Amino acid sequence: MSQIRHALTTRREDDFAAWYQEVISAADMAEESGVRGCMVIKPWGFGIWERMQRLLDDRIKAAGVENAYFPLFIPLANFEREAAHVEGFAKEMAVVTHHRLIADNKGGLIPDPEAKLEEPLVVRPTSETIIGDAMSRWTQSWRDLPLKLNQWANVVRWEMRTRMFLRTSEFLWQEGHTAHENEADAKAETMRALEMYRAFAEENCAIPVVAGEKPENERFPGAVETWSIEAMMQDGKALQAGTSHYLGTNFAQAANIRYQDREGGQALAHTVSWGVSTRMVGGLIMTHGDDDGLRVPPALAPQQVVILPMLRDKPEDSEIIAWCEDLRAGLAAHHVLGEPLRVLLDTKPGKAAAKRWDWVRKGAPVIIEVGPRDMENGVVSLLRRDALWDEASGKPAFQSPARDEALTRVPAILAEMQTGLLAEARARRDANIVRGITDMDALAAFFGGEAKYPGWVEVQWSKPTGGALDKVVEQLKTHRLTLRNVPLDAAPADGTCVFTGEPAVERVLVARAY
RNA sequence: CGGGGAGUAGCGCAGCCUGGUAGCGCAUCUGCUUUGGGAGCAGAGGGUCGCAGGUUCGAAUCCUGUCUCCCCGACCA
Repeated sequence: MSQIRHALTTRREDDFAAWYQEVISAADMAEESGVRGCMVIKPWGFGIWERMQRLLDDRIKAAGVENAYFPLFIPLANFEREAAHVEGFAKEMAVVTHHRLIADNKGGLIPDPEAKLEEPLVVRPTSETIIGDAMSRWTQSWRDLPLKLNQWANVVRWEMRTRMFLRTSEFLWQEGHTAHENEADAKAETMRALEMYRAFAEENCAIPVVAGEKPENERFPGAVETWSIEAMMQDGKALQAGTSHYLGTNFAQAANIRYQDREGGQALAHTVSWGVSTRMVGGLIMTHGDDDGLRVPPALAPQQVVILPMLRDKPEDSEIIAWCEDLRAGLAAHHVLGEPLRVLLDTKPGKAAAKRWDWVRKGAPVIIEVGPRDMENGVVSLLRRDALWDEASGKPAFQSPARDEALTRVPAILAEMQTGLLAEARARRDANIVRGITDMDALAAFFGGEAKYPGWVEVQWSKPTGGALDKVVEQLKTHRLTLRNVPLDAAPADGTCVFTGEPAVERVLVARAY
């Protein structure tokens, strides 16, 4: 009710962009660094990313992909080989030109003109070219294929406009790179990675996504096909949360990735690349955050349960701490979502009631407070982050299970929260995808209407290409709209194209996007 | 990169127009009181006012440049 005193000062409905930034600072996830577009990821934010890494890495390895590491610097000549790739990235490259600094006689330092690199090195914006170079050496025979590699790395893209986690100049990601004997195998890998991302997003991050193929104009530079998972944020905008590209033989040609095939001839490998980045953390915030801060799905929470002893600088404090430590150990012995429970006993100074709100803002799934009276009665005071408020009283909705009951109730709550957050986000997403719009005017009216946060529209279209597609994109741009993807599970087309009036061949999602 | 806004204590802000070497709230520290729900009172610490030049006896304040952030656009795996 209106009596509720939320843990944040900005509400989502008032200013979504300001709210997003407040969550990041209030949850202590990251801060500005002073370098354009670069951020410091703080322990709680990085802890969430580490959980994402762990869960996705398990999936990557389960698919028979091996981790490796390739250099940050790419020789310019190496990068220049694939024309479309160059054209796509040239405008946002960081370039290293010198290898030494000298005093400028004004107390500062400048690059030493004598130490200019003969060939500039570009800082990787992605690693297709340098990994392709390695693949050309590693694939001699069809027996070397498929070659499946992945690396966890940082990349740099000099973006014009940056936003914490969503688009930073430097970001962290994994990039999978695989080489195959033929198109069929490569396309199968492209789809395997896409499905892996869908499962990761939904099962681990509790973020519902739509998997589908990007239209031609949204393809990765140098790709034959680009597939994505798209997530709907609470403001109705779309976030591309992961991509998988079938690269054909484009990069194989550029890097000379050849092998001797089963007939003894020389053949070009078909390559695939796929990536998920720290952008997913931004997606997590905008999917699960609320007016009290972040809500971290249990699978991703660095700490799933935080125990706050109510200490009062009295002799009995040590008893309470001992009791809480015993509770912590008891909980940590349980498993949930296939892993031991992650439980933190927070004994830092400060009153439990004040520290509670820090953990609420950070989004710890379960907060347990223990005072002398709880200890005496053998109960705990338990707060669920996904059911924080008692609407009637406007106060936090504490439960008081017996200590032993809490040991079994907490894992159940965490499991329930994991599926509950996904269900909640999915219901919101499904309620905000509109179908049945059949002309451009209605489309424009939908996005230009009263709704503060319009969602997505799925329309039928004739899949124009080249100049005809450019016209559609231009038309959409006047309404700040973009084509997201053609959902894999969309119904078949049975009408006419919203843009061209021609017979439709498939359905495509239209939305505002990050 | 274009238009607009902003950078003053950890956070949020006032002061700037009409130059005279900083102030408020929250947070922090100390003490006392309080003690089951985001404590109260009193006191204290903390800032080369984003950075660099310039004008001036004197610059947070005026001028120039520059960096960073936010919003809108353009751009964008």
